[in-house]
Amino acid sequence: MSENKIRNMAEFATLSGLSRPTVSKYFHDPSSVRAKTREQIEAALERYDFRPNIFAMNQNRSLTKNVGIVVPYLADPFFAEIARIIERRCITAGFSPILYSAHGEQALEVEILAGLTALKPAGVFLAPLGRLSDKAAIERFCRDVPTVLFDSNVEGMGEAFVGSDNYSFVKQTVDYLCRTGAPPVFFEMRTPANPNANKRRKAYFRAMEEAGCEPHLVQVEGEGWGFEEIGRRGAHELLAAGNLPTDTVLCSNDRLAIGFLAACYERGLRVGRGEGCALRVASHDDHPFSRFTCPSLTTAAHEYEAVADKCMETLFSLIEAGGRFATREETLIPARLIPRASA
Amino acid sequence: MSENKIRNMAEFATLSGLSRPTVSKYFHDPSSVRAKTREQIEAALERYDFRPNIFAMNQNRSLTKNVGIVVPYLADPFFAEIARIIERRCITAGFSPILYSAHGEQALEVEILAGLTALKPAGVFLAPLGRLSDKAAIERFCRDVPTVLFDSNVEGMGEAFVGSDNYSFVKQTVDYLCRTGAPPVFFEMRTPANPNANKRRKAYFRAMEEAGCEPHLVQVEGEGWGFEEIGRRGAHELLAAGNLPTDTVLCSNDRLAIGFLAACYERGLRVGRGEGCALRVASHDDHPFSRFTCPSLTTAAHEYEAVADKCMETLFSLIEAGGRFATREETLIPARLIPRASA
DNA sequence: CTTGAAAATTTACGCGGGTAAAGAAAAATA
DNA sequence: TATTTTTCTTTACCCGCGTAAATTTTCAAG
Repeated sequence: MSENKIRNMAEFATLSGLSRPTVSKYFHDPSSVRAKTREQIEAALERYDFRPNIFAMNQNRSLTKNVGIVVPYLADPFFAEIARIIERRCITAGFSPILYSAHGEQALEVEILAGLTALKPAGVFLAPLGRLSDKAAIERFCRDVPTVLFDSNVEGMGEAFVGSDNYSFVKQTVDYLCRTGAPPVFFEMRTPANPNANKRRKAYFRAMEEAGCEPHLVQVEGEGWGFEEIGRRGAHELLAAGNLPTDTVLCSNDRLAIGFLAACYERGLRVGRGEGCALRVASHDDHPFSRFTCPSLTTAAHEYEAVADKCMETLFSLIEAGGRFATREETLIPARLIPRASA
Repeated sequence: MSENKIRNMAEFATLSGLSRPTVSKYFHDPSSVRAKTREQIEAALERYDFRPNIFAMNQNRSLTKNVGIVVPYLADPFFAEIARIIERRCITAGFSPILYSAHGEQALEVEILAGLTALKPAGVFLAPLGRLSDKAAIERFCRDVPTVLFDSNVEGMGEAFVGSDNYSFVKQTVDYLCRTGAPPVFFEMRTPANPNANKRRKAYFRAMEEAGCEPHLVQVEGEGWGFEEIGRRGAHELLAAGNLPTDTVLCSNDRLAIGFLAACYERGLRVGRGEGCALRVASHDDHPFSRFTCPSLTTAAHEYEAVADKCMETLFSLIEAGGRFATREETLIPARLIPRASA
């Protein structure tokens, strides 16, 4: 495998019997050199396993093979999952993904974007904090770096947006619930950290109106990203008060619903659509664990793969277009209803 | 804020009325220049918001402020959580953490380590894939880069290991279960992806022996990182067969237990220690959602904060020691039993 | 006001590779 | 085989910063 260590590209070029500029060309794009030359280099590569110095490479390049992926909170399994798939796609496409979590903090998001700018990435996938984001900082960033927003839209920022169609999510759950039983109340946080919450609330009102039903909102208190606990506490208060106007609850997202189900269990309330069930609970996101709640959670699923694919596709055309689109393209991917045992 | 853009440090130095080497010194260590000079630079920094080119900076430095964090599977909430805390600590300590997930694949782990070497990090926190790791590749990496292994130990590799004491985990759950009811069978995967699984099995045998009980192992089939589903299927098979020698099940980890609980619910089996309960289920890890299972899961918790603190502390002394320790230090942090409703 | 240490400046070179220009060599075409 | 086209080589300079050496300035102590 490796014999003695190579210091730099010049040395490696000599060892492979070629000149440095040719080798440099090869690393920039292997297909840009003659097949025979390529073989020569690759043979030498086997023997000496040389890698050009990344720092030196990127210094004189206006853009690199880096791709930034920024999410608001990576310990949220939804973001972990979507980030995982996008990251995998980037690797397959020959990019070097760099994953960042803002940890729910504005200051960190700003700092990440500043640092990312310095890395001269070919492109960035940004799922912003949303309500908590420093809009001016994001705007500045998007001016400097080709950015595809995902998950949460911020009006007019970035070259494109790829996300889920919140109306489709809520419409499907509302219609399903209305069709199979009582119309749902909507259960959410009063000050949601999750940036899609507001759109879902509006979609709920619209969908209920379209179904000819009276909307009913339950907003629970709580700050931060501990949604399950917030949902659990809120559910306990709600159920203790006993003034729920219906037996059907639609949670804004699965993590709240997981907490809600926990509270129901703790109170001995059976959830589901069969007889002997006190409540029906449904939600949105198809959180990786929603399949394993008790009962399993009826939810509207993100098309994780489709979102990731569209993200990549958008980035490719963005890079080809030189980092700018003439018009900002917004892609909303509809939900897929997954009826399970909880409603 | 920013007036016209600065191209490089020389330009910025001129604008702040100083020489480039002095400014360079400042960026290397602000306290290395006179207070008056520092103020001068910082004033200019406010007006022009200049950042030295990272690539050029790192090119001539033998080690950077980068810290790598490598986990086997980031979409596993346990790793998401521990990575989150370590990352936060790194930022506070003034490092630039870079987070990697091997996505459960050997080839990716190898590639990540190779890429990380090129980044000349000050140190790396590595939670290896374990059974699936390319031991030779890891050994090579550890020779080049100051590495602290965490979560999963690989004998003799890295300068130190910080992790949880699997014996303490299993000992506490086994003793608790034996004390409060029937001794447990141990429920695990036959070919676990999770690297601590083998140690937990051994710890189970030892703890059972110490408790004077007959051990009983249930190994379920399944590959990959979808532990919940593997646990659910395995539980269904086990419960359908009806040959469980006791009413108490100790799962190797919480994700298996989540699947187990889902299967119990689906079969109408009540889990818990009260009357009317068919089974008791306990587990290990204190997975972020174990609080919200139905019933809430009795588990042995990682001291997440303590592990992260010890990791950071170890890295600091490792850096001070110049990247090498005379003797490889192993820190095993005991578990904290969290009795909840499931057992 | 002198003295000497501490800090800043000037000068100069190195890092490892990008890249442009001009000429030589190789391959493809006629 | 002669000619054109493609590919490589040589040469040379650039990027932005680290850093060492020698010199000058600054500042505090005597």
